[in-house]
Amino acid sequence: MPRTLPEPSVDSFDLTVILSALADPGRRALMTALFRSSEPVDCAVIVEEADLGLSNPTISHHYRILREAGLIRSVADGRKRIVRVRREDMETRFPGLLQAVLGGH
Amino acid sequence: MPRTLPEPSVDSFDLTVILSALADPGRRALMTALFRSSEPVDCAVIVEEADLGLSNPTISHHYRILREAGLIRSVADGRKRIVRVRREDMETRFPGLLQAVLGGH
DNA sequence: CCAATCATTCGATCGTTGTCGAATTATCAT
DNA sequence: ATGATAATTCGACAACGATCGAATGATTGG
Repeated sequence: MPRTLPEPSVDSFDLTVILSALADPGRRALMTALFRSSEPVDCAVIVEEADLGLSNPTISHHYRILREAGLIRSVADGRKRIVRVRREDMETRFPGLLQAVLGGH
Repeated sequence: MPRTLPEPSVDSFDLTVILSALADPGRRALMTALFRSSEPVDCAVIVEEADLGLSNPTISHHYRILREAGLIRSVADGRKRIVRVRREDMETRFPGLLQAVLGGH
């Protein structure tokens, strides 16, 4: 049942797109929350943790940006979305980047 | 004689500002060229190396963004500007970030 | 089937940003 | 002084991006 939403292959990762995605504070808050748990998580839980004051359309938009940048994988399971950080893929292409951006505090 | 242009203190570094600065391909090209030489360099030389197809006002603008983000130090010496990466300061606040962004290619 | 739920898409707004040409400033060399 | 050189500032413009409310889509539970 669950289908993985469209995402870029590791080879087509684009540093400009990735850094633009990470440059937004809201998206970085989502990523930081996601980065803490290495397990796939219900995206709504992450939204609660991050506690941004943003509307649903905006949150959805941010998740899309993160996904299309290759930072996260998003799996549609029923009405829910299960998300996780693409750690290994990121590590392959840009080693140390996620740690440097999200690791500190 | 030479005067250092205004720049943020290490304490006031802002990751959003830094990532936004690094998200632009042109600025990243400048940074990559700068990152290679650890010595202060005439900024015009870097511009040649980077070989962007941009006007002088735009280059100047990009240098300003990098400086105001805390990524580079810019010293006015006569008509020239001597620039260098603020490696240690960046390493203090965001260890591994510059390496992750500029190191690979 | 119907209603509730979770997420996305659409359309609009509005601030931000990259870019340039022209004008300006500052400095150096003659 | 005068003119040449390096860089910045200014004013403009187009493109982009973050945001929202409303509408739509998809799925689950009764």
